[in-house]
Amino acid sequence: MAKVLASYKEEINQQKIPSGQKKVLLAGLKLFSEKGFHATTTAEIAHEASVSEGTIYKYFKSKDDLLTKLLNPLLKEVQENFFVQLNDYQDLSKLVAFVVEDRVHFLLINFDFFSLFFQELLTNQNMLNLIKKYVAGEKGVLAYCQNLQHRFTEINQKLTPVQILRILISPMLAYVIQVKLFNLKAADDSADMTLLKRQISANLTD
Amino acid sequence: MAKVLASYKEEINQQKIPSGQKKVLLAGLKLFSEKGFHATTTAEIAHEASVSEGTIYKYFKSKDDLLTKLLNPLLKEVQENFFVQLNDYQDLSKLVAFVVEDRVHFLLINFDFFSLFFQELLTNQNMLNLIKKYVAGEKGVLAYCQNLQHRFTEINQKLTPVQILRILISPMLAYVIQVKLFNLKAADDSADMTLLKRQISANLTD
DNA sequence: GTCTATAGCGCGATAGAC
DNA sequence: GTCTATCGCGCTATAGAC
Repeated sequence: MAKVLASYKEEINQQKIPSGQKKVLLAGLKLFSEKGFHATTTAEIAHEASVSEGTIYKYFKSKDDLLTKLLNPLLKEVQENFFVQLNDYQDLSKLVAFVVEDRVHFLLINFDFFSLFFQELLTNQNMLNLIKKYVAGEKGVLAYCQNLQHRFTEINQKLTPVQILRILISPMLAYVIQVKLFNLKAADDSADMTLLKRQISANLTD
Repeated sequence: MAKVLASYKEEINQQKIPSGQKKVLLAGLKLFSEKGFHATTTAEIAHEASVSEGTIYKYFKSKDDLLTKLLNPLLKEVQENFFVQLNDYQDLSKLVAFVVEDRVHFLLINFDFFSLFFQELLTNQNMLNLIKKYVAGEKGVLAYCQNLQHRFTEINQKLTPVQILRILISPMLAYVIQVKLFNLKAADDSADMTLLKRQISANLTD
């Protein structure tokens, strides 16, 4: 199966929108993720994008609007693809292998987005509530984890949906932080990926 | 062995410093962790602490100074105790049990500090460099992980120090985020703690 | 030890020329 | 579609009274 989640920056570049708008989006993503939303000034964004501040407000009605227009499209894509596309797999270890390969790759190439998202999650109640619904809601991630547990009898049936989610996400999260934030990349990174898969499989089934 | 890491807020309260200074420290911790450093104004801190803005600048020469004086003491304590005090354990499963019990407890009762710390880690190069040194430096955390691997032959000797650190930290991190950020606390939380210990032990040795 | 009053300016945002 | 010029608020920080 091909990768389903792509580079967000490429996607911005491919859109048919004025070049000024593109440059502002990319500059906003870069500076918000590196310094934080409130620590970044519109003057800095304008300079990074090589446009004037007036141009920013031509396309975005406020600084908040720029943040929203940055986060929403990718949030939508993640919500639609991060978990849902796993129904074709009949074999648990293959499913885990795909999830690790695809999602780690996605998180690595979109780490700036991820950093910005995480900052918002920690400081913005609206963002937190949105994600809470995505996790615990009707057809949310937890319901999906329960589904997985039913489909694969190898999974320890005593695990709760939350525990399954934690087992899936936490090693990938930690790996991405290790590599992108701390620059601690192993000489052989495929060995790390293999370890992630083995640990997730073991923790799900033991 | 008794808990070695305590509540940071209690520690502030027990210090022999003017009550205004205490109130400002606690208000700063609360607001910075909830809204972020740059999103919090000194007027809000003054209001939350029920003091005037003048009082803030009596004790802290700048807003940045308040942040520094909040983070430094606890950073120091963590650096000195988070990993180092594990040398008395001869039994790996007991060591893991202690680490999980003690550190999860610490992270839960100091989650506001942890949230603030994580925000800084993502947006502040100085903080990141400080932690990088603490992790990779001479007598850093990674060296300590290597030490653990030598002391306990049950640990998979093919694991790298970074992998050992990841195995130790990532499940606890995810658990704390689950409980404090998403309010997803299991009916029986001791079952979750047991699971954490079992998974960490299994992942270290398999 | 804490407050009131205020300085000073950086910031987000807008209007209008080109 | 982009820029220049500018407004006015809200922020950090200070001075000095009590």
